[in-house]
Amino acid sequence: MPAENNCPHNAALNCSKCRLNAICLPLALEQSEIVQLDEIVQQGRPLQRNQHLYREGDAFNSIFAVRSGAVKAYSISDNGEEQVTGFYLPGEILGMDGIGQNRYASSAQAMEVSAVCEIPFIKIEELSGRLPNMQKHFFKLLSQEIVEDQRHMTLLSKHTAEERLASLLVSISARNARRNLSASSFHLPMSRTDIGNFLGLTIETVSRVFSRFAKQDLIDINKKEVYVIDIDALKRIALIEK
Amino acid sequence: MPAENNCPHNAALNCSKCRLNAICLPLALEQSEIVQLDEIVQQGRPLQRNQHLYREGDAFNSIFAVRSGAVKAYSISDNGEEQVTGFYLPGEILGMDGIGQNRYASSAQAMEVSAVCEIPFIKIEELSGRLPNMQKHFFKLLSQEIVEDQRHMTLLSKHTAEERLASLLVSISARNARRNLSASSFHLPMSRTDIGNFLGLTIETVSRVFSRFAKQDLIDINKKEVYVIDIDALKRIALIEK
DNA sequence: CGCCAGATTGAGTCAAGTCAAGCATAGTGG
DNA sequence: CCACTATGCTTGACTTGACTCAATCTGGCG
Repeated sequence: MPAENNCPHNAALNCSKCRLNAICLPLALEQSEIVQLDEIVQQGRPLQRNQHLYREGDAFNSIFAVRSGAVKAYSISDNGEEQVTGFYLPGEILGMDGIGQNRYASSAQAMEVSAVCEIPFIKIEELSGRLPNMQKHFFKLLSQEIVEDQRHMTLLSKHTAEERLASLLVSISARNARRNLSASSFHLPMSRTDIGNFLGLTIETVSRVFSRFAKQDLIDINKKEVYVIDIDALKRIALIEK
Repeated sequence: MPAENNCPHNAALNCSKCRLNAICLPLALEQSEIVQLDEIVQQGRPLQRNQHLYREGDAFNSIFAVRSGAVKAYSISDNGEEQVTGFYLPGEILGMDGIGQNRYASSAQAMEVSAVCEIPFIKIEELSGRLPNMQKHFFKLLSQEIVEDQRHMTLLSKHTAEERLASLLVSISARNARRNLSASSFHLPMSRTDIGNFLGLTIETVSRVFSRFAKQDLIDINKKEVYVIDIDALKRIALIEK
């Protein structure tokens, strides 16, 4: 399991020094603006495995950035089934589904020991009113979540089990690479159940497809430890050919 | 087919007088603010059936509100298949997926003769910087689209063909009711192909399920004309029981 | 050590897909 | 005005990928 350096659980770090800021705060912001953001970001908030960050229906006050660990967002449909709507890795932001109704539309739960930064939304609004770049940034964040979700819709409605799973592996690999972690060797923070609920498959199918990929020498997998042998083949299967 | 009164193709109407503004501009805005919005909204823009409003990859400049008719948004996946990501009826807003990358992530096409209002995004940003209510409104709009998309993910990944189709019928019925049109008798603006592409089903399955619903006396359907006989049963099937 | 939760594997089933034929309606051109 | 074509919709017969049910395996922990 890759260890995080410069202790991610250290609450004293601020955004301007955070090595994840290239992911949280892309381009648009100037140094002076980041300093202002620092003042509203509340750090700390270590979460134990399975602990909830918020629950569906809770009053919405803040969005969160994952600093370390991994968090899943899910909602419970009327028939009681869990639909995982997203996995959030360090540098990624969640909770934006709460803005519309002033209540979170999903629950967020740590899949492993995690730390998050909390950003009160009222402060974001205030800051966005003053700093055009900040406003632009949050509009973009929201829009990108929409695009992500729409891509996921396509995955769910048009793709086979193999394509879905390959797509997830490629995605996690790429997101690890962006954090300067290995793109080929990593730990899956989520259970088979979570993967199934995210991809619209049963755990048995997830397990079978992983086994098939292993048999074809595309990956080595042992429980949650993955070693990607042939990323190009996975990309081809995932139909991410561009 | 229900006719639109107070001519929807009339470009001279402005937001403050538009009878759809309760849908486009819920609550938050004050009269004086709506007047400012009026100044940036460009009207007119009649679209012929099948005409595109924008295409995936086009430079993003504006979001659009449907004034009359019906528009679908879709994207073409790498394997060349069309995924319909949403249907937009009068009063509904589309194009927000373009903000993140400054290019539209999907294409938008009129399914019947339609009219749309164009709202240049740069003006929205400017106005949102000045008017906190306006900023709040657009944050909400974006967030609600996220919630919608996530609900649709659940539909695609966990529900049967009957549940999906019942859900679409209930949704269209409710959206018609919101516009003071009949909730029980309406015209489907989209083809079976579009419905299938939206719901992750083949046209044959869509057709068969409609026939089944008709046989069970839940609806009367003839091509695109629908008469809902038992909306409660459809809601039960759609699992929208709350 | 024994228990439990999570993961794997196998066998059989089924909902929705594929393939194919036929029907209905609208538009075109002679 | 009608025959012809194109497009969209419906229906039937068959196939299949993923699901269900069930058994077994694995590793961590009290």
